[in-house]
Amino acid sequence: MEEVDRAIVAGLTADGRMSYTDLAEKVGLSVSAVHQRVRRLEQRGVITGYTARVSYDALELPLTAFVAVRPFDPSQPDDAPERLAHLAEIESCYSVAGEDFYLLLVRVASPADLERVLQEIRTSANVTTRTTVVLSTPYEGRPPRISRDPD
Amino acid sequence: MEEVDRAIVAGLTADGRMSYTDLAEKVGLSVSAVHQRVRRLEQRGVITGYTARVSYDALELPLTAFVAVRPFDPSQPDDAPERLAHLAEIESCYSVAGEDFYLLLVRVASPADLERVLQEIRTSANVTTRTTVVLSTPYEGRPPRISRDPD
DNA sequence: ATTGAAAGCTTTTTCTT
DNA sequence: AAGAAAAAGCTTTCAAT
Repeated sequence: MEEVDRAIVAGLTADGRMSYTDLAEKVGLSVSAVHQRVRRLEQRGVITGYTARVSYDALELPLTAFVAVRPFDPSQPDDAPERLAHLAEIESCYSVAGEDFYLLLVRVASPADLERVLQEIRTSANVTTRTTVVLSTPYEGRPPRISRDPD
Repeated sequence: MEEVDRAIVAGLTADGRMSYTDLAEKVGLSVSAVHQRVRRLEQRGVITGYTARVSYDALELPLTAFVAVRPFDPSQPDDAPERLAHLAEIESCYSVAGEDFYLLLVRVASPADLERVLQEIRTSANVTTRTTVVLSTPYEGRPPRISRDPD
């Protein structure tokens, strides 16, 4: 990926609503050239979308937990991610190496809600769970280092 | 939080670059009313920013890992998050309940890079690490359910 | 691949209810 | 809080290089 594209991606991860005008100034190209490059980055799947970042506390989802999941019966076909996808409380699902099969990131309003979601996870996917409660989040979702240069 | 504000947040988490014109239509208010509400949501810290979502594979960071961290010497003051903040490979840092103190989400280019980052984590923060490699990501960063209504 | 220019929208501000 | 309107600014497309 070219340097200009990296600069564009860096700009849009730092401010997803930055205008093409500002981006163009930042990367030193004309507005229309930047516009075309952004379209290409989107089409190539380098940029996959745009979102607002939110405060989960403000949205009344103050309790975050990691839920490690493994099949109750490891001989059964493993389709846990699809079986769990309907649970809106699961923000992310990672397939992992190690003793657990999946690691889920869950956001809920209360311990009672967490209990309910854990039950739903177990019954939906025939799995056992091991839950790690998040106490605080020093930082989260920092943008990646986009240039390839040395540290 | 009011229903209109929830609809606005839902719109902007689904598409962070949605125009105020489209948002206004979606929530059934005038453009300037929506604009004012978005500004308020930003000022109140409900919306904390906007970002582009990216493909980590395309950005040449195809290896994701969770790194559980605990102090080498638990009697020392614990300021691991600040000591680790300079490592750009750490996307997120969660303080967790349980035997580990922190859970880090790390993105790197290669196993060799992961090895280097783990060494940097251990020496920067005087901690031991236990690493879980992510094999694939069925889904990640799904928007939260924003309305408070029953399932 | 990049540019500049034109048309059409969007954002932002101000004023009014 | 919400709306309307106007000015400024931005996006998008197109023809040219």
